[in-house]
Amino acid sequence: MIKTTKNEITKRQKELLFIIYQYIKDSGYPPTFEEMRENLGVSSNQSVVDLLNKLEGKKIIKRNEGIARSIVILPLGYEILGKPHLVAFLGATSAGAPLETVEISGEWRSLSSDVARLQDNVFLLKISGDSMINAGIEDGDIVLVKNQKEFISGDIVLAQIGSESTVKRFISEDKPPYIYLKPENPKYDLTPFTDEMELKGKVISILKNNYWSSIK
Amino acid sequence: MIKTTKNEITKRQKELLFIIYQYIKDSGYPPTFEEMRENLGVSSNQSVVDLLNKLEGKKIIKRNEGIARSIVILPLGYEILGKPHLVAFLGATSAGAPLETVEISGEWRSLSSDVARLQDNVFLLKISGDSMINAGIEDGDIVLVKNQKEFISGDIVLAQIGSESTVKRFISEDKPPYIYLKPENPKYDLTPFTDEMELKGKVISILKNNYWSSIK
DNA sequence: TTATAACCCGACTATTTAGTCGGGTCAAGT
DNA sequence: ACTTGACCCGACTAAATAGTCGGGTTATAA
Repeated sequence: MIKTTKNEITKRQKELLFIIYQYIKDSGYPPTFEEMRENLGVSSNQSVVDLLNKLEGKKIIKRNEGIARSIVILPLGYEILGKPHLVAFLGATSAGAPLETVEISGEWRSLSSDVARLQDNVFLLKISGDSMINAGIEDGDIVLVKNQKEFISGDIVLAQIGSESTVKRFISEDKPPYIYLKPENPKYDLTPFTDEMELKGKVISILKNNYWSSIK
Repeated sequence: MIKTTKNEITKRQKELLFIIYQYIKDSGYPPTFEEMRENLGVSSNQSVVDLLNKLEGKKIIKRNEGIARSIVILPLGYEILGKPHLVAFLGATSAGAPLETVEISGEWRSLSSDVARLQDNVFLLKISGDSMINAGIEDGDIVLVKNQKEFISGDIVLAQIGSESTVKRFISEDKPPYIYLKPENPKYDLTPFTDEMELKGKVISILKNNYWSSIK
């Protein structure tokens, strides 16, 4: 006799979530009940309140009681929205054989909200030197590093050795030297993994120097 | 007898700008006059209004008359703030020789506002294939491409050949074949530059597949 | 010494805004 | 048949909030 609580989002709830999202994107601040009411095309505030309560109960948004325009979309909300703003996202193409025509489609994707969600365990690091040149990391590039503890062979990692740090490719294989750090430049030697080494994080993005460094 | 209009921002104005910025970052929506008043440590609303008018006159922020919490920080404002939020920015390090210790410093940098400013001439492209593997672009990676017309030798570019597109390194040198596109994988041949080719933009960032593709 | 800019005070008002009250409809499950 | 969840209506109130009014101070430049 247990009622299965429907935890899925309904069509109308999703519509409101999108209205809120769109409003914030367009104006820079959240909407009022009134504005949401209008956008939903209903005549009563109560309808809005009902939907907001549902969204809040499901941890999709958060409100601050009595505070004007205090709706915040939570990470789960952004996940449901899927593909927010900022940059156009093109469908898969191929780099091996020449690809199909690329067209800027109507689909959008948020870099900001993705990064915002990482906030606490991600940082940028400016690279100098050429030891990772064959992995596309050149002098002056900035890499985005995520703090984490587990790595798989082939990950590009930030390693700390004593009081020094370095960016290298992490390799783990079943023939000597088994576990080591590999520079992506034949000019340099690989570094066997030792106890003094600590892997601090994984490189998840590379910002190319020739563009990004000028922004400052 | 002409008064030189001071277009520089004063200390107090900058303080308020930072208060607004910080409030938005912390709560997700802009502050009220009252909240700004408190944070400034003054006892009158008028003080806030004065400062806001100055900031608005200088196109640093924008308000919407009569609308609660309607302050938006304009691009110029972000520029003055210099180094917003989201990810920690570490000082220059070296990748060739092992680097100095990295510490997450107090300096912050906004990826979102940088990207937001590009909005109109930047797009993402998902790569499949392995022709650029030695430039660190692997199957499934997503690259951020900026539309532009001028390129220098060594840029990684998005080229359109007839109805197909491809990502390659652009090379221009004074020995044959002079101008060509070079795959970063010895398995593939280079492509001489022809009239049918058009360079659409330059790769300014690489989002590594193994992390970013899971976000969707 | 007069003007101006930048900043501040304290009290006030009109509007915006969140949220309630007491209902109703409709479709799906039991 | 009856309940329950999702959604809606229209009128209302209390609080939050923007913005005004009529001043004042200090420092700097003309």
